[in-house]
Amino acid sequence: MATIRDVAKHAGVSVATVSRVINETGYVHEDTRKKVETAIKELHYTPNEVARSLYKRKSRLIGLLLPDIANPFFPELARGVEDEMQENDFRIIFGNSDEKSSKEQEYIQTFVQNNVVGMIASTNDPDTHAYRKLNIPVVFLDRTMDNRPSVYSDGYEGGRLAAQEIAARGSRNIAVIQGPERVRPAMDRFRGAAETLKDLDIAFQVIQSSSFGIAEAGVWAKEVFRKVPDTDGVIASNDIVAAAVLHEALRLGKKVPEDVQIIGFDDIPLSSLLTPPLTTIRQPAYEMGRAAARLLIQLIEKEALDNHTIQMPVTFTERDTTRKAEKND
Amino acid sequence: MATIRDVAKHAGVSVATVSRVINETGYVHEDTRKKVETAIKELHYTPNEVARSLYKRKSRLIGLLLPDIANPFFPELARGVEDEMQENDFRIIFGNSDEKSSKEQEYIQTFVQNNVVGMIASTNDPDTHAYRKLNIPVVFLDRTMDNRPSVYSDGYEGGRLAAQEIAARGSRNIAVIQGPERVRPAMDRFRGAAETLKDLDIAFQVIQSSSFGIAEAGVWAKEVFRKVPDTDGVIASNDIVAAAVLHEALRLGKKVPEDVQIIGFDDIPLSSLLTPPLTTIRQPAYEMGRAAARLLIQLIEKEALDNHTIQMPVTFTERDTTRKAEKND
DNA sequence: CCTCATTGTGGAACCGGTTACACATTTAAA
DNA sequence: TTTAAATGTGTAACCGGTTCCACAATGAGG
Repeated sequence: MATIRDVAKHAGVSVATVSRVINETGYVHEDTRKKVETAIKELHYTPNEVARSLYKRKSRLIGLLLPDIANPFFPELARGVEDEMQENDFRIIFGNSDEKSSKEQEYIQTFVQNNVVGMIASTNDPDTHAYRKLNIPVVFLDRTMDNRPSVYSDGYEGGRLAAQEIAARGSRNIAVIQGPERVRPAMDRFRGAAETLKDLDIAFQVIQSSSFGIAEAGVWAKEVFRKVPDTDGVIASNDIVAAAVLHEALRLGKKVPEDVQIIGFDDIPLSSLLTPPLTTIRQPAYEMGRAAARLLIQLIEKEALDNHTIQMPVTFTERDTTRKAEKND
Repeated sequence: MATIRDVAKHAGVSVATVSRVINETGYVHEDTRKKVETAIKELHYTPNEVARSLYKRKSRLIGLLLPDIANPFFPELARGVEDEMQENDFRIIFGNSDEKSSKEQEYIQTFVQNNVVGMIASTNDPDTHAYRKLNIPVVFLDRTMDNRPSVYSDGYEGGRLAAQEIAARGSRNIAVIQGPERVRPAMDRFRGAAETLKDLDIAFQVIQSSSFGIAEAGVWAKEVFRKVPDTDGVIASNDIVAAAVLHEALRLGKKVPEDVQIIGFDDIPLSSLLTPPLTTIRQPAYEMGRAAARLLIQLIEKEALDNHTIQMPVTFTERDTTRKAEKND
């Protein structure tokens, strides 16, 4: 690998001049620049980012920390982040936390050790010391904490919507699956749904699910029909669980949506490929990723910013696991 | 952030000694070591990986290049790579290539600029100059090229299995969906299936699909039943397309597997949640990721290695989009 | 008691960039 | 024509580690 000194020698100039050409800073005579540029081409020179990063004390790397890329909600987020970052010449160091704070700490540390300029994290505890003490900007994604830069969607509103729509379509004995307690958006959704159903005076029962994973989804699904065998409407904690519920319902010979309606959360890509296609509360995951990346870039480049928290809309995405609403208007 | 010089001063020793303590190299007196260790603790010192990487000309970073993390097959791979790397204290710089060689080049370049010690890539053209000229080890994942370190599964055998099993279960008018031409494993699968059906003397028709994406999957599915309306068996190019075919078949009022059998490829996590659950040719994606990471680590740490290419088994995973085979044994 | 290997430590060069500063030359203004 | 500003370039320090080498002290063997 050629170094800047090789280029300097080859072009008959000093390293400072080469640096000026590369970075387009300071004065460089047109002729000199040409010489340097040909030298760069001839030697196939590309600057060593590590050396650059050492002196500047900042790199073009950002850290991305997600709970689990294998959970279908996150790849979309990650892709959004990656696309936006890629377009702005930032690269991503990526890690899975499994929602474990030990792994989280470990990654945060190595991010810092690698001079990342910023970080995007989907964590349950944005308020922890580990984040507070960082002197690089951090954007919280999907999970949020007031007053910290974040991009998320309104879980409470999502829960409210789900409850309202499933009720409007006639379910009167609803099973609400509550996601993991430590996961903020899951709790918000649950609260939104539960409070709305209470307000509407509609009976519902709660099924606890302690994870979002595909592996256990089937368990929660069975649990639903064990605890509430005659349910006519299920609000699942996310689309994976909803898919499992749908699967279990059909297996039990129930008709969907005639006997039982099902609403999920997230709108993961495969939801529309289910049979029947899943009605869900959509979060614009890809756009959230992009927005988080944009926000982080702004924080990196400028200092202050008026709006640090971006709430993305959730939308009721009607497909075929719910009945058609009676139109009253 | 404290530096090694701060620690040295605080402990009353030289930076060389601190470095020896950190790296457990050379001679350090027990008492001195204690002093240094307390200084490190008191200052919350962690070594700057960038400085380290600059001098050593290698980091603890590896590059991971995948076509598209949003395609459900890849998160599992990525997770396998990440887990193995994480356990061995390597971090991952991650990029999506979208199968575009321009993006690929760009990432390879920045990986090198960041002193990565190795690279895992899922690319259509492992033989390209861009990879050949690298002086860091590269492991090719999912896609392969003879004689280059790689981890992949036997697409041809997968195709053969799919054809054999769907035939054994009675399909006689088969539609084979052919994946993108430039994607090696897709072509292998297709060849395996086509040649086997030919050998068995079973009629089949080919449907071209030029992508693996979720967005277009529905199009290929419709195409299948437009071109071969009376098909009684579909071998899809992957599980996403298979899911779309299943969806379309049910939409058209066909019974699965009674009227039409469907076999996918990959066994992505959601395949088992479909209704009916999808019969598929399984690739152990997570394990492939881990194996690739292990192989790369070996290449990084040792020099030579007897077995550079690892072929993972594909398995016929029988679920309910195929009929039960008549047992003859 | 002398010699030499082992142990212990520090100084300084080095990795490959960036940039402050000094200095020279050209251009423009007075 | 003089002077100041603008332009152009090189030297060397610096970023924060690692490691080579020199040197001192200690311990073992003869």
